Amino acid sequence: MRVTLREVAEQAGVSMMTVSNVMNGNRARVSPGTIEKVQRIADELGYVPSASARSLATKASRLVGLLVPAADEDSLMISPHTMAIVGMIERELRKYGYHLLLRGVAHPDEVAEALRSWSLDGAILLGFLDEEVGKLTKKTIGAVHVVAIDSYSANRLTTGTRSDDFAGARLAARHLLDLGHRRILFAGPAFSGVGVVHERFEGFCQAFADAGVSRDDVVETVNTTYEEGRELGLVLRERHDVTAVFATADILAVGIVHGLTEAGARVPEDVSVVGFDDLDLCNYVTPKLTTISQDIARKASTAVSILLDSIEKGERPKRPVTIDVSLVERESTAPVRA
Amino acid sequence: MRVTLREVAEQAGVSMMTVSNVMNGNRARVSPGTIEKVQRIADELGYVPSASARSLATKASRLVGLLVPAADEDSLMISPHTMAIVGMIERELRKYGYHLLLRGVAHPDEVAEALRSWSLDGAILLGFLDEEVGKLTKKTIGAVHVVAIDSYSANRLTTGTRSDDFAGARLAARHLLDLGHRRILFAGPAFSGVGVVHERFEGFCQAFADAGVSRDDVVETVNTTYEEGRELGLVLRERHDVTAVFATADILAVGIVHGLTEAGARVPEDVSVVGFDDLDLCNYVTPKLTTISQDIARKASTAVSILLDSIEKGERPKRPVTIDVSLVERESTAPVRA
DNA sequence: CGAATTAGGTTTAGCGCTATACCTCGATAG
DNA sequence: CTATCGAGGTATAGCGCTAAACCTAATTCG
Repeated sequence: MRVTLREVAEQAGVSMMTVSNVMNGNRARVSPGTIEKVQRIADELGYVPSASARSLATKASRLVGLLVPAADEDSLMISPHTMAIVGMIERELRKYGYHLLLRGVAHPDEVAEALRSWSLDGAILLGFLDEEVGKLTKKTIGAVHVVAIDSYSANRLTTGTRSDDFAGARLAARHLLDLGHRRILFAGPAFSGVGVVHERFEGFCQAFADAGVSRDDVVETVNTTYEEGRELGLVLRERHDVTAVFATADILAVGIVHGLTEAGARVPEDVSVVGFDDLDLCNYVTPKLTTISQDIARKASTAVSILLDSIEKGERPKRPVTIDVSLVERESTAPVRA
Repeated sequence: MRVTLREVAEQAGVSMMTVSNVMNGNRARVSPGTIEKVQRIADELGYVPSASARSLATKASRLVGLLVPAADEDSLMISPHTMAIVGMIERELRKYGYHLLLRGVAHPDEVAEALRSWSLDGAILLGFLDEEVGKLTKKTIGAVHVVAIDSYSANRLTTGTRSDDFAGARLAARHLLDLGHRRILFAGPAFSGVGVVHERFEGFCQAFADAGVSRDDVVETVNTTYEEGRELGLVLRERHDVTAVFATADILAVGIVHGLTEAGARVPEDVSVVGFDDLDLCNYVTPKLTTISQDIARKASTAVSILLDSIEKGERPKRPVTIDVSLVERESTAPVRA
């Protein structure tokens, strides 16, 4: 069936431990000649160590769980932004010899058994609502080492990475203020449990304070979907006081632009729109979307290295690491019309 | 440390096997009273079985590997289309109690050790070039059960699912022919090793035969990227004989539209463009892209059920299952100008 | 009424690997 | 010349679980 250590050992005429040592690069205790011989025999036989046996014996699995929210049992509904991060995380883990167990989570509770059973070395929580992060801590996952991306618990104790949402929103608002806009709509799930968005709202407000401009309350609470954006854009046309919109997600922003356009408004001549995320999509729509760019590669690789440091060296920065963001000016913003 | 079967057994005053039987729903051999007691104690103790130990003992892991091509070590570069499928596969596997090991593959050879070691119950190959599928068969992966999505080996022996590329391309070409177009450019990696694209080319040609129209050779070989599409669009403007383009991927089509537009051509008034995939993106660009829609949910769920049937019942359809496609008319195609 | 079955268990023997302790030389030191 | 040590191994004892064989008392049946 499968070639085992024992067989290699027998063929090579050494003990199993010697083979084990060779395989694990534990070569201090093995003479060069033996190493060569064992290596050769192992290759000839096509020996591949069994991860389960090793994991059982060592209690380490070189396996990291990646948990992403699944709207419900019927759809994973991973956003493009999330998916991009998944890809980067996989690459990063692979680089360090770890494997990735991808798991959608519909109900935080259901996860426990599934994940504990694999004795994961660590876990990455991607884009969970704050309240859920708590339910998914080590108690449930069984992994001591957990990092969260794009989410943080209320008390900010969860290790992980996230973009500087505050600064991003501030940048976006400042950009619009600089262009002369005063009535700027904030569109997003502003008061939901999503901490990330809350930060963005705060940053947005900060920009007004910075500029010494009083902020009239122009907030529209919508989910970050294209459709809701489009509907918002449609009705927005009638509110001639609003000359600019900051949307908390690119998809939403694109919806708004389209709604606006459908209703007869021109973007950016009549209304300026800024998004958040910098998806590829931004370059494909007309007008190209001005947005806040998140460095997702850094977000992912930093999260992974925090996790691996934690696993391998026990080092743990206790607070989330904030990744810088930047404004990318494209075509959806312009000076306010006179 | 971790609660083991033995502890549960001791607490419950029964043998380990009895607990094991209860845990695995092997209840035929256990009395109701004992079941209840063991269950209660296990819950109280927070017992979670160890997947590695179980896997070691049974040689089954309830783990499925999902392999996706990684352009090189530095980027996973998963296309949106691929990512969407990944999400669907995860959901489907989860439904049946399997776990997903996601793995990017840069060099087919490197995969062997990593995956064999996990003694996967099965593996799904997603979007590999035909030549690579061979290298990734059971010999390397170590899994007897393998399905491929969006790829098939030259001899068509690989089990799996793929969209009806032939029919799709034929549909696209017929649509353009029906609109009166005669000089239709085929844009895509036509002669690469990608079988999928070859099928699309065949289907494209078939539509001309169906319509009794002779097909002048208008083929442009490009990779399916936005940028290459844009460049193609830019130069296409000068070839006034070409009135329509069929691109083998939406991203490419969008690039072409943009190139064309930049060069001063109008889409669809001057040139019609049809894509392939039906990404969300199609609805977000201007004009909205006419394209061939793939039923990725079905593609994913069918692949998973083929795989699980193969794993659990040993059933194996030997040829790939073809998933129907349909034409989605949007705004990027129009009758040829007089 | 004795043999055969069945319900409800238990015991034994690993699955493939590794940590830990232990052994056995020859070289080195005092 | 004995004590010490390091290089290069080996032997033992699990990790947590399950398949398979085995046991025992109560029931069924010809």
